[in-house]
Amino acid sequence: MSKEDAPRRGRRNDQLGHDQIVATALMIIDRDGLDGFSMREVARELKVYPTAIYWYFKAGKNALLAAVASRALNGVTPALHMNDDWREWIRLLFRQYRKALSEHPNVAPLLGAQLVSNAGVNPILVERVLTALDGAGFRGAALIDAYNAVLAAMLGYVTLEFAPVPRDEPDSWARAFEQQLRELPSDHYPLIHANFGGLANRAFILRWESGSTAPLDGGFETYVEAFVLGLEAKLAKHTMSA
Amino acid sequence: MSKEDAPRRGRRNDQLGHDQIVATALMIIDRDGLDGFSMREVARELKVYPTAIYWYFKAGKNALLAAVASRALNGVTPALHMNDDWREWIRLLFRQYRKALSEHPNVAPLLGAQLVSNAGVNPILVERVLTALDGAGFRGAALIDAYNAVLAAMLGYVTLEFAPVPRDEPDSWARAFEQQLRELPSDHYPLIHANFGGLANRAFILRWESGSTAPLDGGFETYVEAFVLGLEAKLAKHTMSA
DNA sequence: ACCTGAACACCGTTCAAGT
DNA sequence: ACCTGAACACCGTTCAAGT
Repeated sequence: MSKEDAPRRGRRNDQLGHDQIVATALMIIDRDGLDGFSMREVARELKVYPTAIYWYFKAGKNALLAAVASRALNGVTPALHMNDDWREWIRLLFRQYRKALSEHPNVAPLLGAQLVSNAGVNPILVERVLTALDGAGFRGAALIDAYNAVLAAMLGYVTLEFAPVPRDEPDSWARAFEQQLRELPSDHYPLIHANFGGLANRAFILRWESGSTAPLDGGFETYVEAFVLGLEAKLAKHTMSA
Repeated sequence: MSKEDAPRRGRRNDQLGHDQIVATALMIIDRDGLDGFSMREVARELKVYPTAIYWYFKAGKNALLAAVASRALNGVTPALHMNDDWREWIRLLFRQYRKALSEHPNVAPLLGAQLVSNAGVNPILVERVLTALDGAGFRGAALIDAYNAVLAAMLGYVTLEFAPVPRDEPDSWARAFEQQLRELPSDHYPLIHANFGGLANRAFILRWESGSTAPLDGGFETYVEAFVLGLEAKLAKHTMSA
């Protein structure tokens, strides 16, 4: 797809390099999932001894994974100009974040975890979110609260949507799971029963495919819109009391 | 804390049991984090051969982790009675979910990932969320969308808030990280600079402690309230057009 | 049914040594 | 500076065997 999907090393005498390692690691994760990733697999792919990776990533595996997540989300923060509407900017931020992750769905589990939260410190994202919210009218403690709410909301939907599905024998598992859902007694679960067609494989908990193959677009739009409208309502209360 | 924090086996001749394994696994994760968890460690703790665990969890490690997550979130779904206010019920759901996870913060990374999403199928949660939203007035496709938005929002904040912090030498790392933040040039990051006191260790990306030791309460309240208000606004548009 | 015991094919990481 | 090479202390999981 993109310009550097297949990171290469030349015949001989060329160095390894930080970027090449990260690119290779991301390629492995895209291909085999997080379970298929290991320091040794990266080394194999680069035709190098496992310990060579440690020269570039002295902190080891976690450091490399942090770099991978950072690379996968590279450049998602939209530009923010004066007089931009803050609601529109947040919608754009959420959508670009989702799009970037949809191209690397297997890194989703890394986002909530430790790694991206702070390792790949991205101060530009922080500053822009603060700028958008400050422009909206949030100040002081309310600004911090709104910032935390926005960051969490940005990550929340997509980490769940792109969460990987158990992939031992996907099809047989899917059938068994669907059958299990169908057998829920309709007297105890009337609404699941009544909406089964809309829910099956289209709702969290009741699905057997990840968002990478079965995206949940409608829920995402509702989520984004509800969150933006809600922030606006919170803002009205906040500026009124100030 | 609770009645079964220290799962025990008697002197001899007693069986292993599914629940005992799950309780031990949860205890290990609470104590040592997810990195400290392994099948073999569970076996050691139970004074049993590693392979004995596989008799109860034929699907192996992932199956056990799914059971652990399910146990940690056991009973969080609030009861839902007729004429309950749906907004109040959703607030309660979010808060109980957060509280349950705050008692087992180290399982947070499991939630977004594959496991809880569907392995520990929890149809009661599904049915109740649907009931609350149906009672609010959501129908058809809008009901499914709202359901997905609620589920994602429920998980979003807490998985990020309780995400573990790199814990090699926490204090030295924290100092270095704080110093790094302080050195961000104030001309490029004016709002980070102006709000540094409120942001440092109190905002995602700019913190060096997990929510288990440094909770982000204000952001959570803003998040919950914004989401509920936003859903209400969405609902008004939805019922108007219906 | 429930567990022991041995075995296989992997890991992450450290440390010394080469060039 | 950059990588090889050997080594250590672990893993998850399978399979046969015991009782």
